[in-house]
Amino acid sequence: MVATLREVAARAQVSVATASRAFQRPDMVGAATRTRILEAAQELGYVANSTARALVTGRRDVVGVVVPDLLNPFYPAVLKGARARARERGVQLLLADAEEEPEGELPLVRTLAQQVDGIVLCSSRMDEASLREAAGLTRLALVNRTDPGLPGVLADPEPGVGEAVRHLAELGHTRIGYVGGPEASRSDADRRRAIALACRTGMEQVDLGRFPPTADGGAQAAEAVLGSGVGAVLVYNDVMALGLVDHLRTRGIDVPGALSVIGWDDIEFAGMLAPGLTTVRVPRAEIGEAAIDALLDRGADDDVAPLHRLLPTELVLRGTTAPPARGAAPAPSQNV
Amino acid sequence: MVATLREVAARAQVSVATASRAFQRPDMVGAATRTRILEAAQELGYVANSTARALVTGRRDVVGVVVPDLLNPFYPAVLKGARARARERGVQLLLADAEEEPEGELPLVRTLAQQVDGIVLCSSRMDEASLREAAGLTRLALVNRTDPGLPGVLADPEPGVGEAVRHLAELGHTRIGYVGGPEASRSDADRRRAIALACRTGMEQVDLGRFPPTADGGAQAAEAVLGSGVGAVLVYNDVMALGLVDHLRTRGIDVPGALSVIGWDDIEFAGMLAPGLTTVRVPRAEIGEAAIDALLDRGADDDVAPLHRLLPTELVLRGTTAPPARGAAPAPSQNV
DNA sequence: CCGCGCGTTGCAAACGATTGCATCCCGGTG
DNA sequence: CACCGGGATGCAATCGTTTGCAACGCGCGG
Repeated sequence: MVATLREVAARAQVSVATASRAFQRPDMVGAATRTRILEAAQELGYVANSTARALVTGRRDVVGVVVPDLLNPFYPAVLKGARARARERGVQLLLADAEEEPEGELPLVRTLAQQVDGIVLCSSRMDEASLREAAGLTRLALVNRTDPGLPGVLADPEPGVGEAVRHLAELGHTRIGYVGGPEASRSDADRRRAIALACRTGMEQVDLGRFPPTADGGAQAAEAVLGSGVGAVLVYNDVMALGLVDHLRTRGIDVPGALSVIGWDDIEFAGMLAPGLTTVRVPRAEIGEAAIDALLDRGADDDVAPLHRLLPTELVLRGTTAPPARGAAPAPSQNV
Repeated sequence: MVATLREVAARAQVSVATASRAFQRPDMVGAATRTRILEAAQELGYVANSTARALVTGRRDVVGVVVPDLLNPFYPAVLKGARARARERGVQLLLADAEEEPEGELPLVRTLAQQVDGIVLCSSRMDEASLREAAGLTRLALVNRTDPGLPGVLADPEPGVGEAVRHLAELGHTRIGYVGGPEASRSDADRRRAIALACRTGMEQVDLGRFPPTADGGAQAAEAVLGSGVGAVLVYNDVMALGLVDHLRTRGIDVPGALSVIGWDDIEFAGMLAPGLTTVRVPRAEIGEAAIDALLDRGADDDVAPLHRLLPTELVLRGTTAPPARGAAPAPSQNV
């Protein structure tokens, strides 16, 4: 099919060894010879066969990425970041969709492990034991999950939450609700913690319960939100927040007039529709990039990066926050 | 690291050749020997080294997928379908994002070509010559583009458009506008053609111009839509349609009361917000699946599939279509 | 003038599988 | 009893690189 190194070598009248070195260790071959080889390669359209190379070097220059669900708008963006960084580093990306099945992850890693130099595991729901086994099979980097022995990258909720709470406080809010996501979610727990921390400056934090992380889940939360009498809410993610806002508005409740809503993630759609959703941006592409770096740099001699990289979140101001409605109920009981 | 075939063979007291055949051609080795080998493999946790195998067989069991932009909600769904089918067929997926640069596609294919058995090219904007070269480098399958010599899969706009126009007609509409997308888009041209066809039954088709394929682009189209006086529009894609609907509603114009809007694609968000967007669904996952099949089956002896596979679109009815407003202007001039 | 060393180059052995061909053994048939 | 055939197995080449080691030639210092 395509030219092999042997043919290049023949055309340049050198041995394959020298031809190989013209690419691998240019300083090891004479200048004239090198140009001759490079020219020959050029003319033949030679591209090194990565399979053959991988066989001898053991490096495949491919990394796997496992995401729970491609349809979740969070992941394509981290994939995009990962792909960009991988490309810069001369590495290809093998994509796997876990299809939301925690039990399927380990088998996935097993098959992938032999074909890649390492795997980026996004939001893995593997149990401890499986994770241990996986880590034994290949190099691993975690996204949205931490493990004492494995490199991981995740979003630090604090800066974003801090800004959000401060922003709400400045607008005059004193009580702020949290519309939660799935019980098992570590991110949810992290967010709650960050909110509690940020609210210590005198803000009252009220838990509005947990809901499915879908637009419909957000709509379901409307009752709880309204019943609580809070003037502002933080929501587990943008999809839910959008669902909530939408539901409220079709019921004739003004956002942000009657209720301020802040989402989470800053997915593309957050800014598309009016009013734009105010949200805590998590740097998805950067997370992808950092994950690739973490995976590839781990163990390198110049590796000084911390095992766990926290990427800062930030508040993105758009149109769903405003001062509390005049006469807003100070306590839930008066409003129910 | 992991066990090699040689070790398995040693443990089972056979030659590597026999060990290999125990997996490749089980019928060629004696029953007892085979179990012995399989057991040894089991105990050692042997997994065939796909690199080594690829080197000799020439099959890598990996296919590449090139998408123009991962952030475009169309592609993750295609990818998901492709990945699912690939997994069924024992093949891995190498992901590449062309980053919306037509010139970058050929280099991408060049590097990818040697590492994969074939490439699925989504909505490629390569010029003819580049496509020819790419086709010479590796096996190709096209998504959202056709080429006389290459297998391709694309959505057939006709069924969906037919349903859409009929639906609008039944509601009482007589004039229907089309909010177009990018000039260069083949899909746009296909859709126009399909609409013209469907409108031959007495519907008046009015061209509303071309706009960027973004939510903002949809909003920009509002003037043209309003000015035209049509009571219903088809829009190039859901994102634009959503942008249009949103823009109209914030201006106090009722959708679907004053204007019926039908989008295109049926992305996840189409159904999330109220009113749900009525849209022409294109079977994105199925397209991905079909693309993998087309790529892998091409040239197989039992390959009877047509070179170009048309997957049917269909109308999904949600909340953005309704009978025309009473007293709607029959002609644009009266409305401007 | 001889030899040492270094900069270049080639030889050949890996890497871990697959596979055509040769070999061997066994039972059945003439 | 010899021969033949076929099923089971092993030998060894091969895929296309990389890379340790040896070889070679040349210039320079002693």
